[in-house]
Amino acid sequence: MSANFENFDFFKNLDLNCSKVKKQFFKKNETITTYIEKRNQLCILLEGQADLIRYDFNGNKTIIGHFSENNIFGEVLYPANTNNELFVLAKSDCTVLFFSYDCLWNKCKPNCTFHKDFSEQINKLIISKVVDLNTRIELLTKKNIRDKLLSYFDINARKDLSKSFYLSFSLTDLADYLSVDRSAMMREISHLRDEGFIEKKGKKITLLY
Amino acid sequence: MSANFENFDFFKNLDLNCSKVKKQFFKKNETITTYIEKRNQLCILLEGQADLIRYDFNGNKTIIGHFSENNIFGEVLYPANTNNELFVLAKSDCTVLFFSYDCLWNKCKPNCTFHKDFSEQINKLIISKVVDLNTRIELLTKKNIRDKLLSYFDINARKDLSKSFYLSFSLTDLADYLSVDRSAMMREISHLRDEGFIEKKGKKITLLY
DNA sequence: AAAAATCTGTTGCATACGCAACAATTTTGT
DNA sequence: ACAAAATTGTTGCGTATGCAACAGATTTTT
Repeated sequence: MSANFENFDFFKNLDLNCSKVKKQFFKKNETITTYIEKRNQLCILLEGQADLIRYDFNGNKTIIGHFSENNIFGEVLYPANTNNELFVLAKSDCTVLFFSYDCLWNKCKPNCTFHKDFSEQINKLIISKVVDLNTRIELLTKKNIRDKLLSYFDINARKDLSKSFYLSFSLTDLADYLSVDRSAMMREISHLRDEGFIEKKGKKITLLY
Repeated sequence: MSANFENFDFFKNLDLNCSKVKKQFFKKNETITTYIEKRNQLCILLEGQADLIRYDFNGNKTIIGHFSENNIFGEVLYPANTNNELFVLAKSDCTVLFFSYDCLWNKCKPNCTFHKDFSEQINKLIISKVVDLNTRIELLTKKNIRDKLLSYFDINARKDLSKSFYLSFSLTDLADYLSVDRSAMMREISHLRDEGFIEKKGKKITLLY
């Protein structure tokens, strides 16, 4: 999902000599953080998969964002004052780096050695985040389910430089991600298959055009 | 539209001693830039209003993004390899700062004086861009036109700390921005008015709940 | 290995929404 | 000040999509 401007192993190998950065582990299905009142928090997902979830007042779930290895997230990147509480849920076991937004600008100690590199790496992560968000918007602005699916398939196939790829989402989650009804999406996938646009074997999608 | 972490007048008052940064003026309806092949470009809109537009193969127009004063944009922030060409159109007379993404990391001269401040300010702009994009996604993931409108209205009213606000979009553009059919949106606005949820006098919207 | 939970796939029904078309109003350009 | 262009507002129609409900397959938990 994220653009690879660079190798981000920097964060994994970080020795946490900067007192303001903390590493924490989470089991699958644990809540990593909620977006409320911690207006200063930034996080990097070092390992695992996580989703940013919204439940509206009707109880409808939407996957607002999907995070994988080396994605950045946190309330700093999110508008305040939305009605619904958001939370980040671990879809698998996760390792997360927490730090405060201030930490980017205010050195924790006069000569915190890694601070310069740290903020430069963060900047690259944030830019790749913008690319991800724009990709998402590209999908969401398509007016019908068919175009959303075809765009999503196209993006994923291109990423693998191939006509085939493996769905990283479950179909249930994909529907949430594209913000469409699951059964309607399944119907459309069937049509696409019947009309010979795609082939689907389990999680493997192949574009036939 | 953009979060105000800070006063961004920095960019307006910039004396362009850094050779890699250029300022340029555009008349209304001129094309500021296209997103193709200039994979390194970043821009700051110093004055005016501009839209990022996509026309798909059917000729349908979508407003992918709307930029106002001190918003950052450019192809660096956008996924490559999408089928459709995108371009940024001046909605009013505009002043734009152009520079290359590399310029953020590679100092233009050994001791380019403003370079440190420059990149720090850019970082803040990019973060507020992420907030804007997340706001947009929040709208787009709503499943029906009513919820999209109410969310959009709510966000704008909150921004003015009020129950009223003035639409900065034309209704035609608002429909493109929310990625819905204009006439369907107009119908929904009528319903919202009839049912007493909102009041609309010209460009002024008042929330009645 | 059995039980529980989640995911996949399908269908009938109702309606929200996209589309086309047109008139009235407002804005822009000369 | 006039003409042209763009925006606003409304309506009829057809269909794509949301919703509910259910069965079978797959995965996870105990």
